[in-house]
Parts: sequence; structure tokens; C-alpha cells
Amino acid sequence: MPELPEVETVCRGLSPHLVGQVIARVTARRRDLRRPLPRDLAKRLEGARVTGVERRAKYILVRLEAGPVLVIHLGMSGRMTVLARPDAVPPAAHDHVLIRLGTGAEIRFNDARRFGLMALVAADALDSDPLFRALGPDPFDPALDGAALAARLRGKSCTIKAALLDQRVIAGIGNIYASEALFGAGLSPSRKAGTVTGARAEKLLAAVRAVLERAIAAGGSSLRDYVQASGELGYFQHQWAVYDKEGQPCPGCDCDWGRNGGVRRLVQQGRSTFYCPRRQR
DNA sequence: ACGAGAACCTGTTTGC
DNA sequence: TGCAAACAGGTTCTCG
Repeated sequence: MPELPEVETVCRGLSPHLVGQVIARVTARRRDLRRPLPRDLAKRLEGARVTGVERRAKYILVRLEAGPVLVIHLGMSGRMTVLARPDAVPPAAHDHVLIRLGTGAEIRFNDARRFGLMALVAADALDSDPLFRALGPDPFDPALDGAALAARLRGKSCTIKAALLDQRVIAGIGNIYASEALFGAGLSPSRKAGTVTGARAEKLLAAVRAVLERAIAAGGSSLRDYVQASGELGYFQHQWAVYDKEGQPCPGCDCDWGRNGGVRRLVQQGRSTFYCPRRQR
């Protein structure tokens, strides 16, 4: 579920519930996530007032008036729910952390696969923290342009698909939007990253941004306040062009199976890539 | 130093 | 129908 657009949607959904509120009580029901929860998680959060909720790459940053930044990563299966009347709803399986607010509402972090994490990082040490130190620019970073992207790809012999998934090159793209962006840019996922220069790099960055913006807009428009009746955040209807569309006609050129068109699936670094070999070179 | 693959977990879907 | 294998949107470690 969570690539950049989903994390952005979750941040926007959490914000109105969290900002300005005091964290009243934190309950850790299970501590062994991707890294162990900080032992003093509850002690350091309880009593703190939230001043903001931001996204950095695929991380959620919960800013506090005083004290550390609460860093959350949703991994593969992480979800956040907001419950106005939490006492009426027993915690679900895999609800690992419960955050009760002064309003009486509760934020629940659920993560079946436990690839997600929660960490506390000093606000002035965020950039130097191992979680963030090596991250590349956000796709929406105004300082990032085609030339800058090309410079980050220069000399790389891995495929462009692998480079897009490398958070040190550009941060926030995951397996779905890598396929979608390459389709939008007309670039073969197997192309060597270092050959994406000039106009190709411009087009790729534009495609990345278009695909992410569209997904964020879909997340926002299909949910009232970004919260479902269940309280779950960040879910929206998918509008994929090629992802998970193996065997279907290419939506760009309408080519179909039989010649060398139609959407195909290929495995790169153990992950599925979907593309149209006729349209993407 | 780089890139490919495995590993970390659990749940769901697919295939025999 | 039942069971096993394959697969899932991320990150990090190891190995060549």
C-alpha cells in the first residue's frame, strides 16, 4: 500500500486529528517491528503537544512542541486508523501501537508484516540520522530538474527501474509508481539508468511527478477527510495504466497480444515490473 | 563501490 | 475441497 502518495494521504488524514492535540497515552502492544520500539516511547510522547505532521520520502514525521520527532514508516502493510470512540472498538489483530489523544480519539498503528517502524529522533538531528542521511531528493523538490536527475543517474549501470526504486537516487517512489512513471515516460524498465539523460530525464521526472500527483489527488478526492468509515487512512481507488495489467491491451497505443505489444510482466530484482514493449524503449 | 539476491514477516491468491 | 507455492505496495544486509 504505502508509496509516497499513500504516505502523503495518511499525513493529510492524520493532521487534522493530531495537530494542536496533546498525546495522552501511548500503549505498545507489540514492540518487535522492523526495529524494536524505543523502550521509552510512551514516556517521551505522553504529555507532548503535536505541532505538525509532515512527510519525508515514505516517512511520516510527527512534530512535537517540545521533545523529539516521532518518525513512522508504514513498511509494506502498515496502516493508520483514527477512532473517535476507541473504547467501543477493541484493538484489531496487528494493532501494535495505540496513541490516545487529549480529545479522547485514538490513532492506531496496524502492521501485519511488521516491516514498519516507529522511532524517536531529535529534531535537530533528523538530517544526520541514519534513516534520512542517504535519502535522495523528494520528487517534488523544486531544486530537482531533469538535469539534476540525470546527474544522479550518471554512470549507473543498473536498470532505470532499479534506480527509481533506489531511495538514495530519488526518495519516495515504490514498485507500483516506478512502473507507472516509466510507462508515462516511454522508457523501457530494462534501460541502463546512465543512459537516461537530457530530454529523456526531463520526461521521466515529469512523468514521475504527474503519476504521483494524480495518485495523491485520487487519495484526497475519494475520501471525506481522508478517513473511511472504519477510520482507516490512505486508501483510494487505483488508476493504474500498466501495474498488475499483464496481458491487457496497452492503454497508450492500444496494442495487444499477438505482435510485440500489450502489457507484459517482467521480474527485476525479484519484483514485478509491468510495461509495454512497443511503447517503452 | 556497485549491483543482484536473500532476508525479514504475515496474509492472500493461485495452481495442482 | 485442500494444501502448497507464489506473491504482495519496503528496506537492509550479505555476497560476488
